[in-house]
Amino acid sequence: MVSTSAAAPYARVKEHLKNGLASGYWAPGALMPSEAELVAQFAVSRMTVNRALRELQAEGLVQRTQGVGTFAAPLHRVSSTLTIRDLHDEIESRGHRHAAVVHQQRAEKAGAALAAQLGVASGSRVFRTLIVHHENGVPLQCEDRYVNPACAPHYLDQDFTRTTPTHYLFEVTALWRAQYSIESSRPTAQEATLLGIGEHDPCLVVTRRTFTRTAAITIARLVHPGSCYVLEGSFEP
Amino acid sequence: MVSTSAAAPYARVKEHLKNGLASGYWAPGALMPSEAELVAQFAVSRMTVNRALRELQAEGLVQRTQGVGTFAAPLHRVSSTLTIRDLHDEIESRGHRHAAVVHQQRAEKAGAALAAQLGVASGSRVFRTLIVHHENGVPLQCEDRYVNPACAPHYLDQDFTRTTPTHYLFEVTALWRAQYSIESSRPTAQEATLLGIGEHDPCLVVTRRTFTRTAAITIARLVHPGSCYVLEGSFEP
DNA sequence: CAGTGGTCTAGACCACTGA
DNA sequence: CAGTGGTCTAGACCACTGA
Repeated sequence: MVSTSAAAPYARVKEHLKNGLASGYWAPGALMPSEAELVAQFAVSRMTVNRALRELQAEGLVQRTQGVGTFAAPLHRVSSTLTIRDLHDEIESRGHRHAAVVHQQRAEKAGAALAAQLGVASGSRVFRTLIVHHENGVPLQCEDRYVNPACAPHYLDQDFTRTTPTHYLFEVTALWRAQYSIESSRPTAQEATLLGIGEHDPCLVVTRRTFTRTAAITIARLVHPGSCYVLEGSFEP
Repeated sequence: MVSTSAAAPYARVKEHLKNGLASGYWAPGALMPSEAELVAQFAVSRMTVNRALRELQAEGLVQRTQGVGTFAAPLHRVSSTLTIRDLHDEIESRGHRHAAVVHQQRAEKAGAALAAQLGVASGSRVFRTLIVHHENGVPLQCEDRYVNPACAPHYLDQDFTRTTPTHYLFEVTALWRAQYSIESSRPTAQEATLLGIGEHDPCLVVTRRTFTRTAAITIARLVHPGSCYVLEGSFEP
C-alpha cells in the first residue's frame, strides 16, 4: 500500500492535478487539460486518467461537463458538517493552499463575562489569539479565540502559521464536549478590515466553546464572509 | 442523465448491491459476491463491476480486502447535530406562541433547475407554499417551500395555520435522507418585506432538501433575521 | 494452490456542446 | 464538424490471503 498506490498511474495523475489546483496554477473556474491531453502527457490509457478525474470530481475538486470540458471547482464550495474540523485539513482536503496570518497572540486580563464563560477568576490572565485564515490567498475566516491557560500553558509559545489553534488544542487537551451557535450578523469594523469586506456584508458567525470533563478550554468566535462560506451537511436516519 | 445513468451497467450493478444491503439481504459483515460472480451474473466486464464496488466502498457501504473479499460494512450511525425540528414545537417548547401566515399555497410550473432538484419533469406542476412563522408576534422565519406532488398529493388541501408543512410532511412521507446548507446572506426584497427587516440586514439562510428512499420530497428555503435566530447544538464524543 | 481484489491497456461507441 | 466526457469490453499482470 505504501508505494503501490503512490506509484499507481491513476494516483500520479490525480496527484499532479491536485498539486496544480493547490498551487493556484488552475484558478477556480479555469479549464483543465482534457482527458486526451493527459493521456498524451502521462502516456497512460484513457481509462486511467478518467479514473483520476472522476475521483477528483467526487471529491468536489473539479467539475466536468460532457462535450465541454473539465474545470477547476470554485473556491470554498463545501464545508464539513458541524463537526469540529481543523480548517487547515479542510482546506487541504479541497486541494487548496492554507495560510494563516497571526494578528494577536498574547495574554489579556479577562473581564467578568469572559471569565465566567471560561470558568476562571475575573481579572485573571487568559490567552488570546486573533488569526485570519486564507484559502488560496482569499480571507476565509477570522478566528478570535480565548484560551484557558490552565488547559494549555504553552499556548502562547506556538507558531500558529505552522499549526492551527484547533489542531494544537486537540493535541494537548482532552476534548470532552463542545457547544456552538451559528448566526448571521455583521462583522465588527476590525473584522471587516481583516477579511477585506464591507461592514454591511453579511457574515456567518460560529461561536464555539469546548470543554474538558471539568473545565472550559476555549471560546472561539469564527467569522466567515457570507458570500464565500456555506456549511453543508446531510444525514440518513 | 435521466435514463442513461439509470441504465448504465455499472449503475445497475451498484443499485442491485445497494438494494441488497438496504433490505438486509447482506447483514453487516457478511461476505458479498466476488467480482467474478457479479461478472457472470450481470454479463458485464470486470471493470464494470469493479467500478460499482469501488464506488460503494468510497460511500462506506462495503469494505474490501485484497485476497479476501468484499464485505457489507458495519452500521455506522452518523448522528447529525442539525436535526430537523418542527418550528412549532420549538417555539412552544420555549413557552411562546407560534403563528403562521400563509402568503401562497398553490401549484406552479417548475422551471428546469427546480424540476431537476425535485426529480420531476421540467414544466410539470409542483406545489409551493410561502409561509411566515411568528414567535409571540415577531416574524421569525420565512419558509419558501416546493413539494413534489407525487410524495404528498393532498399538500394543497392542508391548513398550514394549524399544522406546519414540516409536521405534515413528516407524517405523510417516509423521510430517508436530508441535505442542508447554511449560509449568511441578504434577504430578497419580498423576504425583507415579509419579515419586516431591511434589505441589507443579514439573514441566516438554511436550504434543506429531503428525500424518501427513491425521490425528492421537498426543497425549502428558510430565511431567518440574523438578529433573532441562532442555531445551537452541542456534542459529546 | 485457487481465489480475491488492484490496476492497467487499447481499443470502442455514444451523447453532448459549440463553432 | 472536431472535441469533449461517459461508459464499456476482453483481455492482462500483479499482490495478497488462506487452505
